[in-house]
Amino acid sequence: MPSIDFDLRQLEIFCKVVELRSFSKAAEAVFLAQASVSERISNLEEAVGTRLLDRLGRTVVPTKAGEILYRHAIRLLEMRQKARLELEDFLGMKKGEIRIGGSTIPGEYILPGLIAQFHKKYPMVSVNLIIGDSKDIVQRVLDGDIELGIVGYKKSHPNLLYHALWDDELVLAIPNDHRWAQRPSVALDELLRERFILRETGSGTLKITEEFLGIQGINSLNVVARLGTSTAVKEGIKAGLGVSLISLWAVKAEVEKGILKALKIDGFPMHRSFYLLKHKKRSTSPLCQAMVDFLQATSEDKEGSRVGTKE
Amino acid sequence: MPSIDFDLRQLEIFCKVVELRSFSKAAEAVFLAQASVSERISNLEEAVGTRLLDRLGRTVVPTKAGEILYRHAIRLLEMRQKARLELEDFLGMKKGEIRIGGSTIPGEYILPGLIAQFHKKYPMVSVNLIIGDSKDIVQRVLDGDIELGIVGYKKSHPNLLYHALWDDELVLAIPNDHRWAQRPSVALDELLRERFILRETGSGTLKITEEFLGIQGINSLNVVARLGTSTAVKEGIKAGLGVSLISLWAVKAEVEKGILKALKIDGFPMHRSFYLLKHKKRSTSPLCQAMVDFLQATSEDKEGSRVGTKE
DNA sequence: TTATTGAATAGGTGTTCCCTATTTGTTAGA
DNA sequence: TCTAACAAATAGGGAACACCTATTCAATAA
Repeated sequence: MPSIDFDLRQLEIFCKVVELRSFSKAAEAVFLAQASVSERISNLEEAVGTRLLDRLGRTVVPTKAGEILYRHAIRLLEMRQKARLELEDFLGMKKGEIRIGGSTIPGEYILPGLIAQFHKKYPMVSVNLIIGDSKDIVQRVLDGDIELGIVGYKKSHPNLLYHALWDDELVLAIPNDHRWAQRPSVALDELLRERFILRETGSGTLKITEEFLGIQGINSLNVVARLGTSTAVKEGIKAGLGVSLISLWAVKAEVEKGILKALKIDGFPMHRSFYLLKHKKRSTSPLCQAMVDFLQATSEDKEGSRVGTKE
Repeated sequence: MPSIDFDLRQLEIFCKVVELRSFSKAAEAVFLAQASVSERISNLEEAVGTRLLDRLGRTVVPTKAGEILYRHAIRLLEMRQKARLELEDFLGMKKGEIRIGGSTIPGEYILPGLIAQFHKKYPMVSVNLIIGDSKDIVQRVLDGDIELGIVGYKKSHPNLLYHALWDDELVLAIPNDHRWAQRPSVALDELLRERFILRETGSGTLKITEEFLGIQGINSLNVVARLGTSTAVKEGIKAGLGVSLISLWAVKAEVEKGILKALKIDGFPMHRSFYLLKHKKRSTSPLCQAMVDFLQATSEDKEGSRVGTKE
C-alpha cells in the first residue's frame, strides 16, 4: 500500500479551505478556479485515504483527520516559507556566511581591514576568515572547505583559478639598532654573511624567497632559525636573533614606528603578487561573488592588476 | 517575480542526490530513471534561481545555496513523515482522541465502566467524556464539539441520527424507611398525593417523566423540589424530602445495598431507551466509529436493540 | 416553494512527469 | 596522449495531471 502522500501545493490549498471555510473563497485566495480546488482536495482525500473536510451545506469544516493534517500542514508551510526566505536572503546577498581563507600575510595584515570595509557594505554577512599557510589554503579551496583563498604564490592546478590582486615587495627587515640601520639597501653577498631567519615550509613567503634567491642562494644563507609565523619572525628580528626577508605588508607598522628598518637588496627587486584563488568547477555563491568583486575593486584602486571574474 | 517554489517530491530527490553524491544512485533510490532526476534537479535549480549542485565529474556536491536548501529540505521531509505517521496512527486507530458526550444517567452511571472496557481494547486512545444535560449534549453534537452523544431521549432534528442502545426503566425511588418500602408497586393516583421531587428542565429524565405522565399528570403532582442532578435527587429521597421517578441505572447501587427501594407503578410500565446520537452530515472518524461499534456491541449483548451505523 | 449560493462533475487543453535512447563530458588506465 | 568506462545532459514521446469553463446537483434562505 502506498504511503500517504501530499505535496505542498495541495496543503496550501487545503489550509486555505480550512481557514476560509469555503472552497470558492479558497480558490480565489490561491488564484484558482473553484473546480480546481474541489478536484485537488478530492485528490488529497484520496491520497490520505479519508475524508478531510465535511461539507455542511453553506460551510466547510475539517474532520478529525483534517484537523490533524491541518496542524501539520501549517507547520510545513511555515517551514517552506523559512527556507524560501533564507534562500532569498542568501541569493539577494542580504545575509549569510562566507568562508574564505588567507595565507599568513594577507590573512593577518591585509584582509582584516578589508573585511571591516566589506562588513560595512554588507552588515548581515558574516565573514569567516581561515588563516593558514598557502599550501593549506590551496588545499581547502580544492576541498570546497572555503570558497575563496588569498595567497602569496601561484601553484598551477587544473581545478584552480588565480587572479592577481595586490602587489607586494619582500624587504630585508632589520632591527633599528642594526649597523645597517641608516642604509637604504645592502648587496646580496653582504646578506649571505648575516644571521638569517627563515619561515617554515608551506609558507608562501619562503617559497617566494627561494624563487628569488634560488636553491643555492638559500643554501648559502646563514640560517639561525626557521619560525612558524611572520609575527615570530618579526619578534626574532627585534630581539636581534637575525634578519629576514619579509613582506612589506608585515613590517609596515613597525617600519612606520621606527622599530624596524626595511632595506632593499641592491639591484634585486623582489616584487610578487597576492592572488585571489577559486575553484574552477565549483560554482560561486552570490556572497562569494560579492566578496570577489569587492576585493578586485580594492586592487584596482591601488594598482592596475585586474582580471574579470564574472563570466 | 514568482517566489521560490519547490514541492516535497523535488526536495526528496534533491536530498537523495546530496546524500548519495550521485544523480544515478539517487535515481535508483527513488525509483526513477537517471534522466528524470536530472530534469527535476534542473527544474528545481531554475525555480530557486541558482545552481544547487556542482557536478564535479565523478562526484556531485551541493553549492552554498544547495547546502542551505538541503538543511531545510531535511527538516521539511521529517515533518512530512511525522504528519504521515500521526495520520496513519489515527486512521489505523492506534492512537488519538475522541470527544464524546453523555447526558447525566449514561454519562455518570453507564459510560464510565464502558470506557474502561474500551480503553483496554484501545490503550493508546484517550476518551474525553463530556457530561451535561441531554439538551446540552445534543447542541454539542450539532456544533461538532463532540463526535458522539449518548442521551436518554430522542429529539428529532434533520441533522441528527439516533440509534437505540440500551433499555432503561423509570422506577419510583423511595427511602428504605418509607411506608411503601415493602410494596412492589403503587398506583398512579397514590403517587399524585406523595411529596415529589423533579429534575430541572433540560434533563432527559424529566422529559421522559412528562411524556409518561402527560402535562396534566405533571401538573397535578405535589412537587416539593426541582433538583439539578440525579445525585441530588437521590440524596433528597434518602433525606426524606420526597420520592421521585428516576432511572433504574441511577439507583441500582443504592437498591442493591438496601438504601433505597425501587417500585413500579401499577399497570404503567415506564420503559425508555438510551440513544447513541451522531451528526448526520459530519463524517465519522475511525476512532469514533470504533467507539460506535463498541457501544453497539455492548447493547447487543444485553438486548436486541440494534441499528447499523456503518454505511 | 423558488431563488440563491456553493460544491461537484463533465469535457477539454496545456503542462509536467517520467520513460528510453542517445549525446556529451570527465576520469582512469593502456 | 589516446581510449574505455562512467556519469550527467539532452532529445523525443506518451501518460498523467493540473487547470480551465460550463454545467449540474444540493442545501439554505426568502
